[in-house]
Amino acid sequence: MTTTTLPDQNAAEQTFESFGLDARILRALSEQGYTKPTPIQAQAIPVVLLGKDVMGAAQTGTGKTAGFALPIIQRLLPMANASASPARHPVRALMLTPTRELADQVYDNVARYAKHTDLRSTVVFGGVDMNPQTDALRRGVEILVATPGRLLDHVQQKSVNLSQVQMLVLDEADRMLDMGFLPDLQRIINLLPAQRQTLLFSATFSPEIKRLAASYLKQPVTIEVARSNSANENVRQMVYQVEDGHKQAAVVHLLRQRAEQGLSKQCIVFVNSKIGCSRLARHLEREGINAAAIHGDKTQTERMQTLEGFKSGNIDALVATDVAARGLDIADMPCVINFDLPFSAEDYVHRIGRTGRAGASGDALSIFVPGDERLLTDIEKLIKRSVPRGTLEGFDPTGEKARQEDSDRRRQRADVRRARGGNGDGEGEDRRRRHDHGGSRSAFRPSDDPFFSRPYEPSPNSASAKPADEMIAAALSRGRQAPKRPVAALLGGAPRKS
DNA sequence: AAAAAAC
Repeated sequence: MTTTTLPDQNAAEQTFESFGLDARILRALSEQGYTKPTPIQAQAIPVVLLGKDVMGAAQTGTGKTAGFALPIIQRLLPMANASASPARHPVRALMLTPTRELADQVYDNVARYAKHTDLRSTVVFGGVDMNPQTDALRRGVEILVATPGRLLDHVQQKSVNLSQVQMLVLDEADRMLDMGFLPDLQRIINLLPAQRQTLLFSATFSPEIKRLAASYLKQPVTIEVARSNSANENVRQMVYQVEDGHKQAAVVHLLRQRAEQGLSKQCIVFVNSKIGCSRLARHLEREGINAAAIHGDKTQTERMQTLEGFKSGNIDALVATDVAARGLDIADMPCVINFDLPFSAEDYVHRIGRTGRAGASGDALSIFVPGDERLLTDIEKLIKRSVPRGTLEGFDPTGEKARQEDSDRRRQRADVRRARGGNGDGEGEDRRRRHDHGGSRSAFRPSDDPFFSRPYEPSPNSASAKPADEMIAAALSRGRQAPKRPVAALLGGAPRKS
């Protein structure tokens, strides 16, 4: 695979006009309030306009979508003809994404950029009725955004013809591979003309991604934009250690603290499991916080409603699994909280990438419990810096514990109800017991627990308590431990399996 | 240890 890297353009002096974009596109951009291209746009737009393949390392929040969508629209303009018959509207550009929400958002952007043109676009993804999608496809579109599974479904139903696709975008390609989409991707790509332009975007250039690129890209231009958040100085990262079982209370504490300080209430709280996600959302609601859960077991309608509610400000705390870690373009998230540290360090970067967009400042707060040492070490190794340890001022875990145990009991009752056939998810609030903890804002009494009663300090006997650099050094010097993955897998051989 | 995605 031959790879060329373009010299870094002087992005500061670029304007959208300077790319030679059509007036109809420029008009849409100025209506959207776009003024200056972001670095990824400055790099990608000219390259895509030239018809070159692209291997792009960029995350959401960098303006990546416009980086590929604008030049694609520009290149398709000669194909646009509003009065043409559906047969004259074959799919010319196909954009694939790993999650339904991301597909919807990419489509939303495309539609806005192409608003003043005659290009047609639509989006197809699972979890919703196929018929409206089929109708839209039958009417004809030049630009199609899709998740792989549902697209193949449409292909089988012969409601879409991909034989005229000239441009293919693989967005969040690493995620698609992680999710086992490779066979689907191969099936789809085999339906496309060999002569086409392919753009691949990925957060990482893992061996798997490189192999994918080697099979499907032709002499790609590599575009890399510095990870927006690993070294993003305007994101204040912090990790708080609490005891197992105090995590929910800690999140409540953090949210209330922010409210007290007059900071925005809007926040995404990431949880590793779907069950934990629903539970935390319920707990927050009980604590009087406007919260809602979003995860893969929610229906598509619920997912969209929740996202809408969050965007419109009706929901303050969006409690999410990693369905929301990547791609969700929620502007200017002031705060991201990791209720659980993510299993993979990559996911940490994606999660906190929800905040600190476009120079805005943001907080990325993580809850740490004993046993999370390895996860934190991995994260710090990846982002090449230590995450500062913070103290939960005035946090009273023992007082909170009683409440939490109580809520655990309630949850068990809800589980029993569910087992009897009721819907226990979020519906368990019918007969809520009243709790009086001496005031509307429950007091966080100083605790006798030595860990919580004083600020977090490094302690010699706890690996987790060492400063991050020491922890990393220790981890590195620990020597010949069995690698987490077989070497073959690291080299890109066998699929990983632990 | 998990999540995501077609029916």
